Parts: sequence; structure tokens; C-alpha cells
Amino acid sequence: MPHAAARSLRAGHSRTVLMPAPAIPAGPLYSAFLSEVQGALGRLDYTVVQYGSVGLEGDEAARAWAELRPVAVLVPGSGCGPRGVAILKRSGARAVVTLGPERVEGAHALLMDHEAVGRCAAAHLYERGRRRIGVVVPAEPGLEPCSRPRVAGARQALRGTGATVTEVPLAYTEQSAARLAAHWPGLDAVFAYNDEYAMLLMRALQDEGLCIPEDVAVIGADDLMLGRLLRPRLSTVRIELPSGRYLAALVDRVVRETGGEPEVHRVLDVSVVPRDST
Amino acid sequence: MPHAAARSLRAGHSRTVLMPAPAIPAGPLYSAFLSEVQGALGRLDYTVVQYGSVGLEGDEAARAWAELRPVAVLVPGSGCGPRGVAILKRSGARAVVTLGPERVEGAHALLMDHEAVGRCAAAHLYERGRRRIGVVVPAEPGLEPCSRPRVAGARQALRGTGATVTEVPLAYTEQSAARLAAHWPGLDAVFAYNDEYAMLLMRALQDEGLCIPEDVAVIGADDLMLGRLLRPRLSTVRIELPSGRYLAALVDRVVRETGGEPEVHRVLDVSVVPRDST
DNA sequence: TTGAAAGCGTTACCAA
DNA sequence: TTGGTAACGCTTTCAA
Repeated sequence: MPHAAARSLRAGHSRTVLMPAPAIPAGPLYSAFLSEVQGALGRLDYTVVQYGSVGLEGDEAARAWAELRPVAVLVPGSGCGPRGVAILKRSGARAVVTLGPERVEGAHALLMDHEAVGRCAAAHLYERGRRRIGVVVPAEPGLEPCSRPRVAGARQALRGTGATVTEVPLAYTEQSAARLAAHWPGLDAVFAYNDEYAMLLMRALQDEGLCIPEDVAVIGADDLMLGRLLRPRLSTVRIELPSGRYLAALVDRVVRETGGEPEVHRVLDVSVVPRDST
Repeated sequence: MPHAAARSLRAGHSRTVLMPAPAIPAGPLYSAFLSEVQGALGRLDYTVVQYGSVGLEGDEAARAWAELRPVAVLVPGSGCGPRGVAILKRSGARAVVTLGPERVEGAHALLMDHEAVGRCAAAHLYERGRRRIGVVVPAEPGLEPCSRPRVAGARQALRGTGATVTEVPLAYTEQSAARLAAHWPGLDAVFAYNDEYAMLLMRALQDEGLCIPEDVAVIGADDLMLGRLLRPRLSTVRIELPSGRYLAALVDRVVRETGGEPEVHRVLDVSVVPRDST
């Protein structure tokens, strides 16, 4: 019964790819992507390990990861700054790839362009004739890295059109949604961050007697099954992540050809799925 | 910059707790539980590692896990038989804990009593006067370990009452649900496996002109937010997993006091949340 | 108080 | 072909 630690000590390197667990439990879309990546890397003979680095801050976390001497690290969100990347590389990591809305100095990046999501949703609402457009900002902590760029994207898309963008804070509770609906700030459309927040908000608005889409158009994101089941059917922004194979291949290539400039890949394929709620 | 492998090699043991990633991407309930466990074990100074063992079969998988010489292994579902447990213990694992519907020889068990879920749902439907009761069996592979016991539990609860239990296969697609609703086998109630399948089925039944709960009572499970947002509001079986701290404490105790018989803990706290769909 | 050496399980390499 | 040895990085132990 071999001993992995001894082997990698002797060899001076391992085939471990480390994926620090995201701080927020991932949604269905992202966790499907992660398990695809796991499968694909496994088929390339890497050992994929998700590391739960609870409550470690910044460089602390990177140091903890470095102790495992992974050959590659896939960092979700903004879990690692430039200093962290340097620590990892110094410890022998051949590839550090960040998955998130912004790139990090020294690391390869799969740039998840959440601004595009916001742009896409806002443009769709504008085309539908809406001019007072809200963008839901979830109150749950840890979602800012996604929600901020979505707001920014919506603003971009509507710059110079005369349409207004209003941030709409919303917690994922019926109470919060009811309160919002009761004091609805007269918006004629809202991009609800994702399909789940959209369902929550739609129900609250309907309970207040507002008609969707006549009084308020609602669009979600992620194209979850539940959107198709709602009435009116929920319009949504479909977000396509790259395939797990794609990321696995990137990691493998970078690991092999050790040198080379960090690559930046824009990876969110975004498209409106218009249905009945807008 | 210390080297974890060298340290654990020298020390002869590690503080790594291994959690093989479940074959099926976990639902919101279970993944929240897992990240609680991670946090709690982290606070007890264990290093929690999720290992993506893609496509390894039975003892193969156990051998791969054993190579990492974890001090404890938390095996979800039925990922490991008695032989696997023996392999792990021989490799030095002080605690092997299975999380699933049935116990495994030699391992401690957190017994997730899915039969209780089925019993609870069926009893509720019976109390509501229903006699021709369906139980959804998801067509998606990998859910059997949960769905089988739920069916069995429903049968148990209704044994000798004269009520009938019918298995209702259903894939998680609108098409499958529509087909089922179009040829609805005249059942007056259905336990839909969970809230998501319930939403899918409810919509399909409504689209066929059936009234809920008058024509068909529908109950889900998991008490997700979406059930509260549906109309009629979805009755559901709330399932409470133990706290992460509980499992972490169990692991810690077993690791310290090395000997001792395997413990079996029944851990699903199950209760009906009656709403408007039954 | 500081420093040197042994040994954990592997594997690469060299000698027989 | 086979077998023995050294070295990977760390910790523990023992000696100066």
C-alpha cells in the first residue's frame, strides 16, 4: 500500500491539483462545472483535491495551500492576491489559475465576465421598452464579486440612453422580498441577479398585485429549470461556462510547458433567453 | 515554507480528514451540511480535503484514498464496502464514518434514514384522506440510494391500510413530466421525491388541467424556499441533518480514543410541513 | 541554548 | 536482472 506523501517527497513534485473550496457554497451551475473539471483532470491522471481553507485570510490561505505542494492551483473567486500567487509559485506550483471576475497578477485567468451578464440583461430590458431599470444586489455576503460587476455592466449598457439603473438590495427571504415589493420604487423592470432571486421577487410583486411583465418586467440569470416552470415563464440570461475539459487542458498545458506568460481567457458565454416575464 | 508531505511522513500520521466527493453533485441541503462539517473540523485543527475520485470502483477507490494516509475518512453514500473500510483502517485511518442510508461493516455510521422520509410523507397523505398514492422515483442515476428507501418507507407506512403505493418514474425534464401528466395513472396523491421534482410535476399536472390539491395532492421534501413561493404553497417533508459540529465532534472523539465499537447514529430528523398542496 | 544526526516510505541510480 | 543505497524535508532526540 503505497504512501502518497513519501512518493511526492521523493519525486520532488506531485500530480495534485488543488481547488480551494469556494467560500460560498456554489450554485448548481458552478458546482456542475467544478465536478466536470474534476473528472477531466482525473482522466489526465491528476489527483484533484478540494481544500476547505476555513477562515484563513489572504496570504495565510496561500501558505496553507503551498504546504501541500500542488502542481497546480485553481483558485475560485478572489481567494488569492498577487502575493498569494507568488507564494504558490515559489512553492513549486507550475500553474496557478484564477476563476473569477478579475485577473490576478502572475496567475493565468479564466475571466468570468459578469459585466457581460449585466449588460446583456439591461440591453434586453431596454429593447423591451423599459427605462427605469432595477438591478438586484443580494444582501448575502460573498456574492459581491459577482453582483458588483453585474450592476456595473447594466450601467454600461444603458449609459447615454436616458434609462436609469437603480440598485435594489434584496436578501433571500420572503420577508425581505415582501418589504421590497410593498415599497416598490416604481421601477418598470428588474434584473434579479439570478433565477432564484427572480422567483422570490416575482412572487412578492405578484402578491402586491403588480402584473408581470405589464407593470414590472423581470429577468433572471442561469437558466435554471425553475424559470421554465414559473408563470409567466421567466426570461433569463443563460450563462455558459467553459467545459471542464477546456480548463483541464489549459492546466495540463501550462503544467507541461513551464514558462510562458500568464494567459487570460474570457469565458462566460452569455445570451438572453426571452420568455414571458419581460 | 514547510512541506506537509514531509511532515506527515516523519510524524507517521496526518491530521487530514478525507471526504471523497459524492458521485452526484450534492443538493443545497447536503452541500451546506458538508461545508459546515468542513468548518467545524477546521476549527478542531483538522485539514479537510475533498477528493474527487472519478470513476474508481469500490476497493480501487478505497486504495486511492488510503494512499493519502488520512486520519479519518467521511464516506458519503455507498462509496465504500466493508473491504474498503478494512483497507482504510489498515492504512492507518483512525476513523471511517459513512454517511448514507445503510451502515457498512466496520465503520461508524451516520445513518440517514430515508425510509423515515417516505413514511412521513405517506402517513401525511393518508391522514389527508388519500388512498391511491404515488411515489416519484427519479430517473436520474445515482439517486437510487435515496429514492429506494423512500419508496420502501411509504409502503411500510401504508401496509395494511388498504391504500396503494405506486412507483412513478420521472426524469428531471419538462418533457418527462408532461408525458407523465398526460397519462396520469389516476392517483390522488404523490410524494415527489423532493421539492424540485414536486415543482416540476405540479406544473405539469396543472398544465393538464388537474387541480392541486383537489385532484392530486403533492408533497415534496427538503423544505426549499421554492416550495413556499409556489401556488398552491407546497407541502414538504423537512429534513434536518445533524449539525456539522456534531459530526466533527464524533470524528474527533473516535480519532482520539482509538479503540471502540463502531457507533451507529440515526440522524435524519424528519417532519411534515403542511402547506396548501396537500 | 544551539547544533547535528537519524529515520519516516519512496524511487532513481549504480554496482554486482 | 537484481539488490542495495542515498536522498527528498521535516521532526525528534541526544550531545556538546
